Amino acid sequence: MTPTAPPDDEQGHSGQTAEQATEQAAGQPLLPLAGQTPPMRADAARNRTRLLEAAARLVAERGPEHLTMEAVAAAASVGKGTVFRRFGDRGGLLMALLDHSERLYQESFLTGPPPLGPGAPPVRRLEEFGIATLRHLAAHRALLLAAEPEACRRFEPPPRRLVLTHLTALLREADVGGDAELLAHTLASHLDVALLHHLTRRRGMPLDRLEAGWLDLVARVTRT
Amino acid sequence: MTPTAPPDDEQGHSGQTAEQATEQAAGQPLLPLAGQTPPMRADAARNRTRLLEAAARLVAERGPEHLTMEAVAAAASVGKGTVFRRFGDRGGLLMALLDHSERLYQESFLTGPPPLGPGAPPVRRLEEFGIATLRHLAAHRALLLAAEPEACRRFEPPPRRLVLTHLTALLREADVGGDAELLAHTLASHLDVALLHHLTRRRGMPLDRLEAGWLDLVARVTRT
DNA sequence: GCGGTAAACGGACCGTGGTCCGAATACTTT
DNA sequence: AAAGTATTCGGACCACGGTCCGTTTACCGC
Repeated sequence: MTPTAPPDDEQGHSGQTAEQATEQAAGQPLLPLAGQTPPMRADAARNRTRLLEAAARLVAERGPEHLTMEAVAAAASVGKGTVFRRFGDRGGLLMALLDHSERLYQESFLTGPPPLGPGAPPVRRLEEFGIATLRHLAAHRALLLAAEPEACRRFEPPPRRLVLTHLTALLREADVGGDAELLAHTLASHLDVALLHHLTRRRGMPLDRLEAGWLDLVARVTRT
Repeated sequence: MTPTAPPDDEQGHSGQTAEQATEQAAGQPLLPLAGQTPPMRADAARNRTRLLEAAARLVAERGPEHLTMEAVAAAASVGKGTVFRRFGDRGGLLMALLDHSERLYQESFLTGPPPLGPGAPPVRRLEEFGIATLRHLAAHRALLLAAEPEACRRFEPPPRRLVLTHLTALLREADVGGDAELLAHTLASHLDVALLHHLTRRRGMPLDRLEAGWLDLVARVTRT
């Protein structure tokens, strides 16, 4: 990687809340904090929106898996370098396309009304969280799948980390015994877009069955 | 893909056993059946071993993540096309390097002595299977990680399918309630090389903790 | 307006995975 | 041994992600 500042990706997924932050471990902030990045130059901002529009159009036309960076650059009448400077890499561009829905989704369980948001008992929140997540995944399946990073980075993207800390917090709050962090990984892996894709598309499982499976899993895992 | 016959990969991972085959669903045989493929031409066989030797050397020298197909071809004094015809793609070559240990691993739980192999009570076998798998993954971490396919194909490679059918069979045998197939996926995701990599290398978790987590997970999941 | 400077631009360039197809060659048949 | 044929070979070729760096341009102080 070059020594230049990391790409801004988008303006960052909403701010951090009071959901206690478990560990944080690796460097990188849990969510790309929305703090004021020095404002963008006018041409940069203009190109940014042109690129996003072009990308959205191409995705709608040909599907996210056929989106190429050159095509986006060309469709936006912009140099290829510009695309990479703005979004870092292909995954960054795809994630930027999802930014809006991702934010809504995150807010729904971080600060939304119970039983999904704070206020309901933790096990209840776990159940709701899984259902909400499965539906979010199903709704954006193709895009999320195309944005999925290489295997060795699968757990690094901030959205994934947020899911994990959220699950860990709820498990701790539910006072389930055992290794909360590992159990959170277990639960999280049931909310994986690749798994959802495999089960629903390749194996023809209905989404209901996944949802029922989630409730059953929560029951088994939280049973003291 | 071309209409030519699919690449032979390697001579195939050992044969199928009596472990009931759950569903089989998608086309493709569960294990690339070892049935006699029409024998290889002499030059093909020679090149195959030269390629594997070259690849093994390069992996040892520079690590599997830096292995390029061209480098292998060059090191084996062979055309690039030959590498691809023989192994299909990068993943196929990497898997071929693992073929021997993979076979030993599979035999250990399919036909080996109890409590890992048939003969012990199913829950006991589950426990042993997880431990054995975690150690197998840890032993071949780098190679397995480099061989991991794109997200949308994560569950397709025969070894992964074998793990799933094995887990499903043991769960059914243990007469745990619930959706055996989904529970098998839950268990399998704890035995994922990317997860193991993340937890042990990025987060510094000792392998013991993963093993303890596995035993705990089996207990929670099989608790009736 | 006018210069100075940091930021953004753009497209040539590179490495790598994967394909293609005419040339070469190992087996078979007579 | 010679001819025939199916298989394999090999490297030119393509597509795509990602980098680099000389050029352009928006913003800031005057």
